[in-house]
Amino acid sequence: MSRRDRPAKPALTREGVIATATALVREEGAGRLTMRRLAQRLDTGPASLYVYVRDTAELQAAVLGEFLGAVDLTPAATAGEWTGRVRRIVDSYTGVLLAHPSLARVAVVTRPSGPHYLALIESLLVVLGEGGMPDDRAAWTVDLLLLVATASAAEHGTRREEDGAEEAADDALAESLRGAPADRYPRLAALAGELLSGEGPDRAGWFVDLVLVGAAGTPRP
Amino acid sequence: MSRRDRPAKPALTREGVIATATALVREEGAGRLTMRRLAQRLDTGPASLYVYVRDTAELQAAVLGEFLGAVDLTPAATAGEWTGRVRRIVDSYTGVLLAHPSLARVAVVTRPSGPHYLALIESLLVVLGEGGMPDDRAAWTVDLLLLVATASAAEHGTRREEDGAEEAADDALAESLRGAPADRYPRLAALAGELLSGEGPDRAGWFVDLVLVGAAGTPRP
DNA sequence: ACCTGAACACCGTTCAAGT
DNA sequence: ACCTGAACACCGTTCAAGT
Repeated sequence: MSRRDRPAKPALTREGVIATATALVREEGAGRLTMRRLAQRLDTGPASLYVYVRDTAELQAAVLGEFLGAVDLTPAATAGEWTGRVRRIVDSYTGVLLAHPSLARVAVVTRPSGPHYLALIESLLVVLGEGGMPDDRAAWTVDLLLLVATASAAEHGTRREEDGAEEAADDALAESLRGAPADRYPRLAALAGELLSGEGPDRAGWFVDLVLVGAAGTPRP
Repeated sequence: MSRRDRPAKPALTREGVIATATALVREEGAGRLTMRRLAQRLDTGPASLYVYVRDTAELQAAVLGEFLGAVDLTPAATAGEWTGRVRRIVDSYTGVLLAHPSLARVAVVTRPSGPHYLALIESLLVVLGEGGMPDDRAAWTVDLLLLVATASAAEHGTRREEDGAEEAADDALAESLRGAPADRYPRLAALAGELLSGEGPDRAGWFVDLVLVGAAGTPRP
């Protein structure tokens, strides 16, 4: 099919670039989001993208922010007892990341941009405030909740995806924990099973509960 | 200086490769650790390195493990009340990462390999056990402590290093938080200052205290 | 058997030169 | 003024061919 047979190449806009980037990530994974591949989808050269985004990091942040639109912040999802509401919001966030494991790996390193990220923070601040948490503590607690959720999604997502290289890294860890000499590392040898145990969601859920209990009991310095 | 003037090229070994990689990271930062650059330092082609390491991820894990040798696990550092001992071990770990900020960014994504990492886990398990924490909880708590310490070191390290691109990303976050419209995001607008506040060590220290308080009060599922 | 030159298949980003 | 072809300066990894 030649250039002439297709509809006229649409003018580029920042929104269009980011929408196409989001589609690319959805279809092929975040690992395939590169300036060159994105440019190809948009039928231009990579240089043209720099008119709309500063660099790859900014592009990733925007795509991440786009995905956060799927986090459920509706009142129905956030009804009930406050700890449960925090839990459901964080679970929804985790779910979005786990649905696209490569995305979680981006999120550990890149802060999302855009309104959905702000809305997520806002919702958590509101619920924590309604739970009676002092403002200064609530702010840092939101930070910690998202940090923990992101990191454990990245870890669990990696384990599920198993794309060869990461499977190897995983096996290496398990092997070095399980193979640790009991004379030099007695506690580790005894607890290797526990260290490696837990489905991602169980562990992540426990982490979130722990953060809420800890935050309630730890005044800010 | 020609090839003949230098001492004979030493035979490669895995240890030598990793030692040179560690020196490279110490001198130029983890961002400069590439197969090609490492090969250049070792006076070979990149292909030769694949005899000693599986791939870049394994190399990074090994270098990370090497750096963990600087974490202070001596009895003197781990004396006193148990929460303080945990705190000092984690602080020492954080200190190592903050001394080489680019390293912290590697650590969020890569598990260290080697004996120093095992020794770190062992020490934490021992202290938590002596503090009376049940085994199953202690295992997951160690995980969470290292996860939190690593992630906050990466964030704070990035802020300090300010290498242009990351400064931009930082500014973008601060700007979007501070510029959030107060009508749509009232809590966020009120707490933007708090969200961005805190020197890395203050925040990381609070996180660690919180995890210990939370772990003490949250039974495993 | 061990090692590696050269190639393959990619990257991000810049900037001079075009329209 | 806006856009982009082509170039610059890199990557990781593989494998056929050498010693």
